[in-house]
Amino acid sequence: MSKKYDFAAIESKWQKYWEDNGSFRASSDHTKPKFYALVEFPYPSGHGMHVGHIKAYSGLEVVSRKRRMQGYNVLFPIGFDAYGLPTENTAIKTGVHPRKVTDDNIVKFTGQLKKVGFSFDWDRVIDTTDEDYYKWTQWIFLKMFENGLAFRDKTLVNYCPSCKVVLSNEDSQGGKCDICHSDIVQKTKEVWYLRITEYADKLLEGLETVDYLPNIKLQQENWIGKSTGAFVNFSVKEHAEETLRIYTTRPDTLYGVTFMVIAPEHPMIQKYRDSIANMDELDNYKAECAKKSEFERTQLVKDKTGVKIEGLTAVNPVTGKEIPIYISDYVMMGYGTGAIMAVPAHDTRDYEFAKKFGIDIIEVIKGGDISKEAYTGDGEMVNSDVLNGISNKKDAIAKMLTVLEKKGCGEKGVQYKMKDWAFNRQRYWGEPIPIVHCPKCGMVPVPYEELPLRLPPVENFEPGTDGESPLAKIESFVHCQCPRCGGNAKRETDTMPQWAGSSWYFLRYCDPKNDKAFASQEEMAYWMPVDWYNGGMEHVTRHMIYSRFWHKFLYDMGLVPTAEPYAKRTAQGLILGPDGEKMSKSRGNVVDPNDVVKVYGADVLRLYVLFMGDYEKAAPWSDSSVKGCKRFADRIWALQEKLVDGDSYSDALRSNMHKTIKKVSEDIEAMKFNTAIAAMMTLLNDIYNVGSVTKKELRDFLVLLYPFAPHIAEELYQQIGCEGVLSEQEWITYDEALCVDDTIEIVLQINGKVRAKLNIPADAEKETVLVQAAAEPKIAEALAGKTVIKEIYVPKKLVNFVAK
RNA sequence: GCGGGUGUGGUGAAAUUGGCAAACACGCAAGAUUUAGGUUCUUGUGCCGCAAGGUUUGCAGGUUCAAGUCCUGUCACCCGCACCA
Repeated sequence: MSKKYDFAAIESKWQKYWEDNGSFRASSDHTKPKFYALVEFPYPSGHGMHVGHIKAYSGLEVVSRKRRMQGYNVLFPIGFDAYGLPTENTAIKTGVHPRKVTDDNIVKFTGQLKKVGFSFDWDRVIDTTDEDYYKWTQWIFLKMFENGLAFRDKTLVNYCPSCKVVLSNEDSQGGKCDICHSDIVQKTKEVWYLRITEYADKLLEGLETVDYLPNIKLQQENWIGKSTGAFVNFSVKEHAEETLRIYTTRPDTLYGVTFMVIAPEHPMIQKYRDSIANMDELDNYKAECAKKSEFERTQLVKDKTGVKIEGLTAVNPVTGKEIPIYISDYVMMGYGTGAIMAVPAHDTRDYEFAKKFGIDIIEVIKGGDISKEAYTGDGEMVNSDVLNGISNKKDAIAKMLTVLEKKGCGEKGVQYKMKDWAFNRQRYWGEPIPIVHCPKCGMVPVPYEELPLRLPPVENFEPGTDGESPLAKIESFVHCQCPRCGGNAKRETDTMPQWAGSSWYFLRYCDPKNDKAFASQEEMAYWMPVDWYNGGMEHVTRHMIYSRFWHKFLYDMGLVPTAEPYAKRTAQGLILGPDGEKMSKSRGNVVDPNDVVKVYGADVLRLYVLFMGDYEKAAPWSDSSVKGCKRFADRIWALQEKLVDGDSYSDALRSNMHKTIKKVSEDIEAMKFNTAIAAMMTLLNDIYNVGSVTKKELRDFLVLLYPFAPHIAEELYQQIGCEGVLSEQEWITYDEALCVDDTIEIVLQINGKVRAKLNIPADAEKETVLVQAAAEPKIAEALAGKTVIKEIYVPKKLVNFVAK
């Protein structure tokens, strides 16, 4: 009976069985309760799967398998987010078409995922580069265009000279290209934007209705970066018609303003250049700033620079005081109005600037020593006329706002850090933007019935040196008739950014083959929202906010049934290399999951990635710990030799069985997979100590094991002659009353120190326990000659004698 | 600088409401089986000590009968944001 544990044969046997039987296909029976588990679909890179993918998918894999056993109709889909630069770069390098590269990689990934035995619904696979998919990406884009949320604007853009592509702010952080790490240069270009800022408040408010881990919510809040304050209009002495409008979060400090600062690019400078005496100096400064990379700007935080504008003077609207205006690169054109009122007494940046340029510093809030440093704390208002004596910041701000509004020189205002989403790339391997530029009609959408607007075949994927998309070189694609007037027109040749396809993929999974709509209302009404979404921390801001934005837009259009796409979101921690560093090819510390599957089997790989530590935390890979999981699997396999008849729990294992069922059931829900596995290991050790296992005990053990290591569990279930197949059985329940042992050990302490232990019946009375405890030789000895002041009794836990 | 998080054995880590610190696993040591082992099994393993016993959760205080857990201060590391007005 006890054959060798031939994991390779067992795993392929059951993978075939599940596939042949469609075991994990989501059912179309909408009367059953549903559970929609979503994991971030992979980018099918040429490197194949990473152990990080395995960990990312194993979490909800366990939950999904358990849910099916609990009677849920489970949707656990997978797909491929396949547009993007790495594939295109491979194509440029090798000359192989990105379509072919993508298809090959998808085949590779699919094979690898299946070998791990994930219970994905393979009938619903999505490929974002499939024309039946990107047709709807384009369709949603056109809806946004119709509603004014997609627009073009001329701006300074971040341009990567190496990738020859315009990047979003997020893709060019630190002045480096996110893809090739070259230095970014600034360039003026007309680009596409999605007006995500219009949804800033909705995205923020929606967070109150969802169950995301607290740090995920916080990151999203910070990314949106809402601040409330006031806009204040300062007049300009030399030009009565002009107002210098600023944004501040601290209108209460208006009496402490001693100068103004505007960004070097502020339009006011050009407007009044004729009346500015030191225009040369200003131009020079501006040129200096433009040369600095973003990196240099942040490095020079401490050393403030700037130039006073000779010929423009601001007038404080509440005091009437005349104050100088400076330009400085510590004020950004991209936030607020590009101009600030400076209150050196209570802002560290303004303080540094004032010190350097010898400007007055006026204290308006008591509590600090402004001769030493700026005071940013709270306190009583001084030197502030009507505000004097107010000590509450909120009250002072409210009062100032009413003053400003009465005078008509300012009002309450709100600002966000979040910018509109730069939504185009000058690249080939992306969704074509379905817009036609007509000399007569302007921008005209491609008619819906003509979607998908297909990517034309191309010979050369190299982007043009002018930063244009390779599509611009294809005459047959570019030249077209205007859908509105029929005249000659040109197509938009930019494509959508990588984030587009993943912004709505969870909707397509609900109804992936629909050719009438991106998904039917009926299917979405049943499946949405996603019940549980798990993925990496690196996607909790951009991808999640982008997709929530698309979803909220569709909701406002009445096209999706829920205001939020994801009811719950968690995130797994990274798997680090054995050296504790982030895995990377250059470090040479990458672990290939295929190797692990080959040597130890998929079940062991699955067990290990969940056992290695707290699921949400980063943990280094350890080859020898993998062996520990292999040993666990081997010992489970060898249980067959300990099998005895019996369709109930033995006395020796009864409470252990119930305790373990409880522990594993609860830990899975809390994503504490490591302790769930530890509990099963403990039970296994207990079985070995007892020396035999009844069929009922082993069967139930296999049910617990199944979500984690389904192949070995299925095989043993069959080997020991149980009915049917394990994947179709019900999850098991426990009896709380049977989780307790008959006798328990309690700890006896004197003054908080453990002196002895005592075995008592679980239902022993307090009085009995105290008497027995005091009678314990060690306790009696230690208490001799002392007076017991207090006796603490914690039922089922301990007795503590406080003695003097 | 701001925000969040983490500090526990040689290692990865456990530890409801404060209630036996170190579960589970790795590693290591000794032994058994195995003439070879990426085999299996047994025993031991926080630290000091022959032992009785003492002592231990980054550091310093505090609250409590009792603190890894609560409070105050402090140090280190990690992640996010960053001249955001």
